[in-house]
Amino acid sequence: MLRTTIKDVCDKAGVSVGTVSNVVNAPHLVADETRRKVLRAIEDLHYRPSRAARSLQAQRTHLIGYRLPDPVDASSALDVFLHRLVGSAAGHGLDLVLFAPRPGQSDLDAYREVIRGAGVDGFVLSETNYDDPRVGMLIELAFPFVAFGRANSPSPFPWVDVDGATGVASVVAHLVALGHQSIGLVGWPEGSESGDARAAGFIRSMEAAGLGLDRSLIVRTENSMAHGRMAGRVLLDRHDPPSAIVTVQDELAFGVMTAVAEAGLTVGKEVAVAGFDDTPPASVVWPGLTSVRQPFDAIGRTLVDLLVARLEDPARPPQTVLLEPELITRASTTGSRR
Amino acid sequence: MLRTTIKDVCDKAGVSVGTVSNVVNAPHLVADETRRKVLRAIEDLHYRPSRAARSLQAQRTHLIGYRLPDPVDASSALDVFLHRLVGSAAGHGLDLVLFAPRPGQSDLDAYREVIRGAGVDGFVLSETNYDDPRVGMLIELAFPFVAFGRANSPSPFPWVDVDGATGVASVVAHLVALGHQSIGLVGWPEGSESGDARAAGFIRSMEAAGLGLDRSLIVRTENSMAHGRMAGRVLLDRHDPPSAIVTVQDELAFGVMTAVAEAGLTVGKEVAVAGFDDTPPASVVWPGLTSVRQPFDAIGRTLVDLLVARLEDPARPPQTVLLEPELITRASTTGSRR
DNA sequence: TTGTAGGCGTTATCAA
DNA sequence: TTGATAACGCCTACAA
Repeated sequence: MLRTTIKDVCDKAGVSVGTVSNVVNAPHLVADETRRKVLRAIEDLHYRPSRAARSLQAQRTHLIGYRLPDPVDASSALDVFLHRLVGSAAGHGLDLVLFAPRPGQSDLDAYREVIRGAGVDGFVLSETNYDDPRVGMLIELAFPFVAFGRANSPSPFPWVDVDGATGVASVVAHLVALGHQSIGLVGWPEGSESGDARAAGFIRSMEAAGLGLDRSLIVRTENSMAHGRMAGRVLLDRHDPPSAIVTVQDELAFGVMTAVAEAGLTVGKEVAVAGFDDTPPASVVWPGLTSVRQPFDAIGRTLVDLLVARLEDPARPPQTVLLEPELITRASTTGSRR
Repeated sequence: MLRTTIKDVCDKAGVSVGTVSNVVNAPHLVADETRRKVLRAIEDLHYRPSRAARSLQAQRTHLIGYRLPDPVDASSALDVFLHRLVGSAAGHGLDLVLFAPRPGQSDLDAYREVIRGAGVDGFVLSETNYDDPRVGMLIELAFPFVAFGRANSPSPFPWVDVDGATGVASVVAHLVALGHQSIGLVGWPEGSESGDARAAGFIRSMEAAGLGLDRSLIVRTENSMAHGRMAGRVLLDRHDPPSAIVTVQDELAFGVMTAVAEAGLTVGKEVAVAGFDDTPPASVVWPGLTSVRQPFDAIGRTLVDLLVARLEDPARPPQTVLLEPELITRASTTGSRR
């Protein structure tokens, strides 16, 4: 693996380093004749500038850091997100560096380590939350980043988020249109940005539909299939069980579906169930799960755009973008009712 | 974001650059007293060597490249793989760089571009196949890599793989132990390394169990739920349908499960179904899908170990490691039979 | 045990 | 329009 350097190209083309560099980075400064000659040498030698040298000189690595969420937390939706992010970054000549805290290392320290090593030009954060410590730290260090998700920071920062409230509201509207009057919600414990937003969407849309709000139809629990199943059981065991159950995440919905089956009822017929995130299993289970899909394509593209803008002009006030999710209806709600 | 350089540390500690460098890279060469002084300055200044400068001088980036498979191809199993890979790499002070071909760019060119830019020290390949062009190219360029998956290359190269044949054989053994005598297989078209291995495991174990081999019980089709469903229908429509259907991938199994339900039969009771990869939906569907889980923890660790060994001594003959998968039994096979 | 100088491959700044 | 030269931050001889 011998490296062809810019020198090799000069030798071959019979010009100076500066000229070769110009051919690569500012072709218009070079005479046609010379340019052709150099381009040829570059081609013949398979020359490509060294990223390390470029980074050193430009003080820019063209790398953006992304802390890969732990598998436990990772709803598989984030994997789609990752694909889109890589694609968008590539469009700007940026690559994504994945990192994770070493065993025993704190999350924040992992970020710090990457920063100090000047390994990346900026970060993409995901799964931000209230009082997210990363946001505070990065703002303080004036280190470039964009977040997928909002947070309550005193200083503004650039983020892209999906309107979870509207997403859940669209589920409720869909159910109301189908004739449902009594709708339950399985949400997360209060205190998470996205969970609260989704729950708020539920409350808002129930009131908007004139169905009033029965707080006892709202169950809050951890995000797992097992918890969803228990929550579903709680709702179904009522003397007046709801005819539809909305959840703030697919995982919970799968649990609810199990509870429905265990109660001897049929999902999509006697009880409608809906999730959020449109994870891969949603289309595989039977009946298919109605869910809310986040526009990961636009999310990835926007995140990278905002980061690039930030990198180019750190002084510019941070932009924020709120995107709308899409309702994917499947048999878990559209199966005919009793 | 001002960068603290090695110079800043010298100034603060009152020593020379060489000494600071030694404190970082060869502490034993430095007197205790001096070392403490320097370490302190490093701490105070939050100094961390610049990756770019280090890379330039060492001709090593401490980055390893991984081409993120396109979402279409990506069985969600690969996402678990990615997590393990990042973790293992971090243990060796390496980070993972994700890349993908730009629109219109060929897969191979994407690799070439990363190579020429000296962006990474080596690659981890996944989803290798017969005559994998990447393997040939990297061997020819003498560029370090390890593969997750085998390939038929004239020259040896380092790989880690999971014994798919044994995995499927363990499924068959499990079914035979449950009393099944007539077992069908839904496989992929011939010509993929992993698909052929899995099918071979089926054939081998059927013969080993003394059940002979009815080739008409083997259906080969593309990897999708829809194709699995059609294949399942073919098998179930026979005048002597099998009592169990083994598939080479979960996706196919989900399709088969649908076909079973559509035939008015119950998965796990009248017909046993099994998959491969233990993807997330496998534990969510009802009944749960018996599947074969790959040991991603060991896979990730071994891949990085092999790559690091290769980086340190490119001359050493390439190692290969074959790991055993684990059978995860769920209700799709263990539900009581008729 | 510590300091000094040269070079890693680029790009930017001048002069020519 | 082109060529020479000085950074960029680090490591590794080698000299002191």
